[in-house]
Amino acid sequence: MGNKIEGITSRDDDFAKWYTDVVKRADLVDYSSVKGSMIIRPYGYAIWEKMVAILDKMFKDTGHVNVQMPMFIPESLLNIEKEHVEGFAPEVAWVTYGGKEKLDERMCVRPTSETLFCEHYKKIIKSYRDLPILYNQWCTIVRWEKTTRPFLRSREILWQEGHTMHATAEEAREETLKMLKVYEDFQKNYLAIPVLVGRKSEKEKFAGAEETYSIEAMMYDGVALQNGTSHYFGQGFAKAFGIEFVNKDNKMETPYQTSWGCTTRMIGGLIMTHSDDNGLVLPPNIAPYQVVIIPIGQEEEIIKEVEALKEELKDKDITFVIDDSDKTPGFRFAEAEVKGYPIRVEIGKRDLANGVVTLVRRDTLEKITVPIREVVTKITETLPMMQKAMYEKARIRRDSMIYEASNYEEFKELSKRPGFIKISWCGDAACEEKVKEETGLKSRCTVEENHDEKCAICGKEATCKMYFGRQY
RNA sequence: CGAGAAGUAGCACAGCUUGGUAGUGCAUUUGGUUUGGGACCAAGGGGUCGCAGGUUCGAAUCCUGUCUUCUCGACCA
Repeated sequence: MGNKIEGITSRDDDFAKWYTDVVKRADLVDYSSVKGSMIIRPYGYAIWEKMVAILDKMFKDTGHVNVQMPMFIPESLLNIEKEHVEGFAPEVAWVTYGGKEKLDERMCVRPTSETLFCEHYKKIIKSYRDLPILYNQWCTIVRWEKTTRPFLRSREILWQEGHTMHATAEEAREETLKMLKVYEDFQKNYLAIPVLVGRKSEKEKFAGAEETYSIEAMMYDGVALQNGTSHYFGQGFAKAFGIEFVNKDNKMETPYQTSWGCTTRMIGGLIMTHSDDNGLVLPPNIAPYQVVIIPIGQEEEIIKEVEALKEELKDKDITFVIDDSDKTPGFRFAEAEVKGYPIRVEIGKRDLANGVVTLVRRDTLEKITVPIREVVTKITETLPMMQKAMYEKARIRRDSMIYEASNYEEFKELSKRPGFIKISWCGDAACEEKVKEETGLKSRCTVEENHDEKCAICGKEATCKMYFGRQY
């Protein structure tokens, strides 16, 4: 059985090619003349805008405010925190000329903005009354990646970065986990992506962080995608930048810091979790348009029903597009599937003669006929069902690809399969190096502490349960 | 950044070996006929052959460099 859509390679034949085919056929991106700098086209950007709108509200509901920081970081500023600069130096882009003048000090295009925020915080934090500071910014960053892929790894990245300062370690830790939970809820309730939520290993944590937490999704092919991170910095950056405040007892103290971010990579995750050989499949809660209306024929009765349906959908705040181009119905059905509109309504005279229209769910491609007056009710019922079903389908698939290993032989055997392997682990970087070297797998995150067992890799005392997997 | 492959009209490709008027299909434009799973007829438009050098009377074709894309590694959200 061949696939129905021209220009999309089958997902099971060549997953990587399938991905880029879907991204291009659904008009999400175009390439530019600069490697890794994507043009995000209107339909792709509409998905991002919806993500931004939802997350921005979640951030504001948790007390954060938006700011906009500069794009350039002078080299001396980037160099202030040692681990941080060592972590990022290999992948920053430098500006060395302004017009024809060579700059006295070169500046990097921000790869992340911890240093910029710290410089500013040093100026504005004086007293415990100034804390907490709960800032976020939406911006683009640049990281000079060597291998690039649309959404998954680009050099110019659209993202959000939260940077907060707190009077106590407890409060900062609480913030770190609170925002991690925000990401988890967003992924589950809007993107319908099941995620593992936990702490990264010492080796994998952010340059300059005391602790890094992440949400880890598993793509259709069993490969991990880190879809958001939240860091607890302790006082590391604050001390390096000399940020201090006067506490209630009139003593100088150093504040505690967090940062957290997520990017347009989530769009890649969305695609690689749900989409199929016919194109994009979008969960109703993130789809820019939840319904596509396809009139078949141009008879007056058809146009009348389309108009009536438009009004009803507007009343219910259901977003929609109409494809009334003069392409054949088959062409428009296929195009609607490529775009992943959650529900398709087909209105033609054959159905109207019986007082019904045809509804098609994108995730299952199930076709049903519904009495014309009940169509909006049916859509209102179906959208949340579909959202839930897509999450469940993704969760079941992911869970079926998580294995447990109790010793290294089992681990190596399981590492040949796509998916994650869960083990008891000592947390030692040497174990992680060895696993990486011999199997290509890296640690994902720890979801629970565990001191009762032995490390499945080296046999020493375990400290936690850790997931391992390949990653994008 | 290492190994491999590729860049010719919006897309998919042929032409290159053996240098000599830039092609095919789809898409697109106009008019008409059509409309329940990728329609049909007719007439049009669109390319400095990725870019820059070189060889040559003459380069899509040969040579060098470079940029971009894809695959596999290393690096990373």
